[in-house]
Amino acid sequence: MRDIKLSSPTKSNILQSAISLFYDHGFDGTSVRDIANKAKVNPSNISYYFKGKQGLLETCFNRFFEEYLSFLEAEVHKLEHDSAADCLKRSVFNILHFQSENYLMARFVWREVSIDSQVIREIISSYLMKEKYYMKMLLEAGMSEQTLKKQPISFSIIQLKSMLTMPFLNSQQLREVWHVFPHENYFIEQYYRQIENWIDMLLVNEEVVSNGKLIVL
Amino acid sequence: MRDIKLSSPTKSNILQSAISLFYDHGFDGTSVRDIANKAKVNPSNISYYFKGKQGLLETCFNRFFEEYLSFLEAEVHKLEHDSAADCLKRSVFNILHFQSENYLMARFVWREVSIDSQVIREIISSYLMKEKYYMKMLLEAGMSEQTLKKQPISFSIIQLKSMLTMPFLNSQQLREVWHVFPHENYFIEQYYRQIENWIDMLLVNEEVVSNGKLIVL
Amino acid sequence: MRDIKLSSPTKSNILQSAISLFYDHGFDGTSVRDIANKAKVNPSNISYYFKGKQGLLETCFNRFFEEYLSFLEAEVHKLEHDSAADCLKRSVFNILHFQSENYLMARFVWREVSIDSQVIREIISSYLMKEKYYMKMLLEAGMSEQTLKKQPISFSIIQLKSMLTMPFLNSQQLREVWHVFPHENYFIEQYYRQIENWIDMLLVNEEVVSNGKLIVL
Amino acid sequence: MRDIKLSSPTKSNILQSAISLFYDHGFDGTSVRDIANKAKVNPSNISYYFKGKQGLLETCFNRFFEEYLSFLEAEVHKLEHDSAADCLKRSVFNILHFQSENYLMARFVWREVSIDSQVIREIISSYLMKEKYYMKMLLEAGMSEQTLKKQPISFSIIQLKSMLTMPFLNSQQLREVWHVFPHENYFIEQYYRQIENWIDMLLVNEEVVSNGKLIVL
DNA sequence: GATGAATGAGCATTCATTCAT
DNA sequence: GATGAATGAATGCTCATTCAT
Repeated sequence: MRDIKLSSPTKSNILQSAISLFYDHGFDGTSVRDIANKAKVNPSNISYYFKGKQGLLETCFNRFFEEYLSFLEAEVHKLEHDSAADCLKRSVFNILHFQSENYLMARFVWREVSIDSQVIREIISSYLMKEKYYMKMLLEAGMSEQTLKKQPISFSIIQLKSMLTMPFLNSQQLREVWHVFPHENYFIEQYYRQIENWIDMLLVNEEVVSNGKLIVL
Repeated sequence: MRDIKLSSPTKSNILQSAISLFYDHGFDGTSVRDIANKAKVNPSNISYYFKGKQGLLETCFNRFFEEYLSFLEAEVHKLEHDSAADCLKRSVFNILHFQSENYLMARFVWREVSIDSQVIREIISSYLMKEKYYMKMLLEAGMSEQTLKKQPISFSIIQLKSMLTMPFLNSQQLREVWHVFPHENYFIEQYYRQIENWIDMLLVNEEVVSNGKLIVL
Repeated sequence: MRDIKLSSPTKSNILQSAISLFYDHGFDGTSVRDIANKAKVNPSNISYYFKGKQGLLETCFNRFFEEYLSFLEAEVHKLEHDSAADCLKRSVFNILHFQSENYLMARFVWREVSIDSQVIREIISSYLMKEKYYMKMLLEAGMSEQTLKKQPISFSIIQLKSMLTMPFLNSQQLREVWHVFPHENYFIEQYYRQIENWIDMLLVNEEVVSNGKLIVL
Repeated sequence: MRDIKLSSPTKSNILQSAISLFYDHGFDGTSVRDIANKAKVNPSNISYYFKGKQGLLETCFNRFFEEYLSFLEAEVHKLEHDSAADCLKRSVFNILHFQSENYLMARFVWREVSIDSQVIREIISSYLMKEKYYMKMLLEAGMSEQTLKKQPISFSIIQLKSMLTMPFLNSQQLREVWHVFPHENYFIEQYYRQIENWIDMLLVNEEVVSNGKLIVL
């Protein structure tokens, strides 16, 4: 067995081209030839560097989820010294920016996650369990302080995840139909405020944010 | 020359199998042979009845969007006699139930919509324009009555669409990770209430819903 | 076994469409669907009336060769009372006109004859033997009177057949490159004179046609 | 991206098998599987080396016409120092030998030329224009010296082309019915003399060739 | 007489991958 | 490290034909 360098111009070329094509046409809609052509390398290199098309997929998923989860994990660790709401908001903020900077991967990953391929299932299942664990921690921490108890936690998380992923999944639609650009800073700032509002509504019991000013009941 | 019957057991067999496989493996991940095998018919029939794999796709999209949009359109027509909030809520309610009953198509369609295929683009572009138009009508009608003006309409719609589609796109995750079942009535009822809350927050200016009871500021 | 009418509007429709399509795209390049579409009938009728695509081919070949050979046969019978040269010329004249009137079939048949299909071989072999027999009769009759003996008969026939079939085989080229139209009377008249000259040269020993006037050596 | 070697054993294997099968069964009557089987290679290689079945066709046509036309072009260039009759005869001689050595391609090409396929039209149209130009040059050069003016040039060329191509188009018939073998030297020598006679008759005004000896009028 | 449904074999092509170099 | 040749399976689709109606 030969050892393959962790990074080489050819390898990163391939990876970048793959992400771009997966973003546009999906995993099954992209052929290794397409990737090799775009990267201007020989198709054999894909097998050489990534152990096949599937390996390419795994690399993408690992890269994405490793970083994505790190933002959640970091805030879970800060729960001891900080309010849950602040931790939650900070993780939302960081995840949004991370996805904005990696919007190609974000769309591709979240789309592919919705496919029942055994391969994908195996790659992502542990990531999704971690995601669940972290999100639950953050919300439950909040609940034991001052959150609306009545709401089942799963629903909140569904809504949160919806808001976190949707702009990237439908980036093209947003661009073409709504003239809004998910990979621009301006959008992310605005959009973050939306989720912030939602968190406030969700978490706060006695206070309400209306039109940006706090109203103490 | 040849006129093909609008519906026959074989044809509906194919369609149902296709939807199920597209739901699981995506359009590109499904072969016509897979579909024919599942439907227990000859692969040629797919070309015969649907003019190829692509025709199958178009049929699915048309069926889905035609009905999906009908719920929006109907409420737009009712804007004259009814409050915008009520119309919006009713369309949300109907769409959720429609998708819950057709959760296979819903996931498949919303996933595929995020793919940059010229084919798909051509099919859906006019549907998406209609969707934009109807949603805009509903929200703007509300705004001219009592809604928060400051919020750009596009952001509200992104959020609304997120909430409308996400549970179906990630149905499998919801099932496996959160033990929540988007095609069950119980889930839909609960989930509808969530969006209802969000609409209340969005539209109402002077009133706030907290814990289910109205608080007049 | 049902008896099928020798001719019906549907049947002759099919035949005509088939000839036209075989003329353009060849036998293998034409599908029964193409034929049925052009004839605006159901494809099943082709099997019904002609016992399949191959039967269509046989019908065409039989029709063509039956008539084509009749012109040769007729002149062979006239050899007793008429000069061989005159008989030969008359058969050439008649064949040219026959092919001119049926130029679609002529091109199709002569092209297909050059294909090594067992099917075609079986259909045409007896026709070609008859053709050989008649042509040989005509030329040998001439030789026993006043023809150039030295020339092997096979070469003469090759040349004669070349001249008889070429304008029809390459009709489209003639039209597009040379602006000459093999199915017009004008062309046939002119072209016939060419072959007449060639026959004169071939047969006559003591006389030579130069510039149209006879020169007695 | 990928550069394919101009010739490899596999590639030439494919080409040779293809020519042989096209010769026998025509282009539409031959499948890539047939070719691959005969060449004992994998069918994929045909697409790999020739960019599909059509590419194979183009390669054949280009090879044939390039060389075929070279014989005409060469003689056109010699018109300055040589008599038109000699140039014409030499080109006929060379073309006959070329076709005799490549009788498989010759039959296939001339047969396929008579098919109205857009693909074939595009490949050959420029070749046919060149052919027309060269032949016209050769005949017109002769006319401006001592040729029969009365005869329209197009008819002469039709006859010439008939004689040049017919033995190869109908090679199989010639073999089976006339026991004459177009790819044998003996036949070509004899047949060339025939055409030589025809050229003499065509070009010479004051002299006539009868029985091989010149007769000055 | 004539139709549309349905079939199974076959079509050209593309796929991801392997391997010798 | 990287390439091009080569493979075998799978792709979507069209084929001529049959059959019940």
